[in-house]
Amino acid sequence: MPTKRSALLREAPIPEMQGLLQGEPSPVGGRREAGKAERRRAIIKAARELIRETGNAGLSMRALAARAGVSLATPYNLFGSKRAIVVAMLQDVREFHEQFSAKRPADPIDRIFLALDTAIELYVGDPPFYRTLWTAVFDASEGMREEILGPKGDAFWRGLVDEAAASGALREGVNPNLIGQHLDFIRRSAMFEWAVGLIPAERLAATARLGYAFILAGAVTDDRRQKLFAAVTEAQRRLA
Amino acid sequence: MPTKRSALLREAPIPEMQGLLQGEPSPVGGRREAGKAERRRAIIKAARELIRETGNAGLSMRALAARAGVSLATPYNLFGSKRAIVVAMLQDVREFHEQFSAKRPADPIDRIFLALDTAIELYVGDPPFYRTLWTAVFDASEGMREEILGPKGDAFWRGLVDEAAASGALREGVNPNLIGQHLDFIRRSAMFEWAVGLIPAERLAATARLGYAFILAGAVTDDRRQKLFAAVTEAQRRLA
DNA sequence: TCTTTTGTAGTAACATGTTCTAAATTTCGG
DNA sequence: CCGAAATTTAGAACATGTTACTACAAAAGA
Repeated sequence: MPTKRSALLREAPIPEMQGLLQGEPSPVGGRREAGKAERRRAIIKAARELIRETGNAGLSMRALAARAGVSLATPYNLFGSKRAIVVAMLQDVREFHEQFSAKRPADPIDRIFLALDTAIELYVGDPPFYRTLWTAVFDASEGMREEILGPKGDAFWRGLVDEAAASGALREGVNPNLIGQHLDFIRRSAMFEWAVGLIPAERLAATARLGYAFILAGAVTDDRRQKLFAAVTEAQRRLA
Repeated sequence: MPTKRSALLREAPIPEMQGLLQGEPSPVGGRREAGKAERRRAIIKAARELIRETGNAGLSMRALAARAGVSLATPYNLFGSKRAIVVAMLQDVREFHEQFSAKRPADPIDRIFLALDTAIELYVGDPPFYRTLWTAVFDASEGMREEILGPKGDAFWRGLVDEAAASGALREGVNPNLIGQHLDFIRRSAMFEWAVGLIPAERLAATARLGYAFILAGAVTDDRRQKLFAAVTEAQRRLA
């Protein structure tokens, strides 16, 4: 259990983190902010390398600081905690959005499944890395979890459901937000089980798809249900 | 990150743990085993008290050992790790089974919902305690997680679904095990979000019920679907 | 009863995440 | 260019989970 002696100085919200990780130029920063950004990048890069080389076990703050060429205190100044660093890596979803945007949109329900597949493909493509990250997600302190797990972190996925709702794919009276929440539950649980080794990579996609299909079958209009039943059958076949 | 210097001596499977926590007498043990059992009980008891009094933060191994009246090394000999101790507390499901058995069984689908409600009621009845425990679940090391999260740990829940399947409530071709898995996903996710504070206690039951209803609606025979749609509507109303 | 085995007490030690301090360095405003 | 403010550095320090080790007590087996 980490020490919590004052817990006031660090723990900063790190307002620019998002922007730095997703976009290119630092918002408006002077030279000072640029330096911080560079150090942040160096730290993230070092963390990536360490995870790739030695797994999560090798990612100690002392090793990380040494590798990034900064002092041990600096990662704490810039990120607040080790967890925040890992979370920052997971939030860098550029790659996913590129992959997803490259493919053709389609029926809103199909889009949901496509996004699911794309994300899983990405994760499974680099198991040691994403496994570590996902494990860390469930290990994160309360504040962090909200960042990734809360509605905010899942905004992209909720948007997909909203599209489906807007196009009239959902049954009268079902709340898209609640559907989205439960799809998130499924996706996260599946990722979690994969991360800890309870689900092998080959079964991950089919497992998540099955859960999605179940839930959507319960939420979709009557005329679309058969298609989702077919998705259930198909996913079950792959899991047989 | 914990030290992993040899990781061979401790980490024992602790074969009798289950029995000790659930049943009364130690399996066949001589006097030696009885002593161990007593120490185990003392440790669990001390852990409970410490969590209740000070929250998870106060549960340090040194404090625990002192309170239990054993040496610091003893909890490691008996449980293997701090996490294993917390997990042992969560596995003590006697109370739940008593509560559940006390109620009348019913339609197999109703039984599933009843079990869900009963479990959640139990957890919400003692938030500081179960919150800590559930948080620890997602914090557990790989071996531990399997213990609680794997099919084995969820055997009770899977059994309920099997009953439903046996009574012909499920659509042709749906695999009860896979249904059970996804119900587990929902339940765990909901518990997790409650544990970390993303879902308030008042919404927990309705949230989990909604997910169950969605999934079961996608899995059940046509004649039973309307009832589950009603459950969806009802749960949504409570969440409005 | 005597010997062997098993398990604990007691305690030191280690690695790690985290915080703190003072000094050094860098940036910024003027 | 200068002083003030902000940050980093280096290193010590702390709490904690965990392991190692020795001495000792108690049970088991002969």
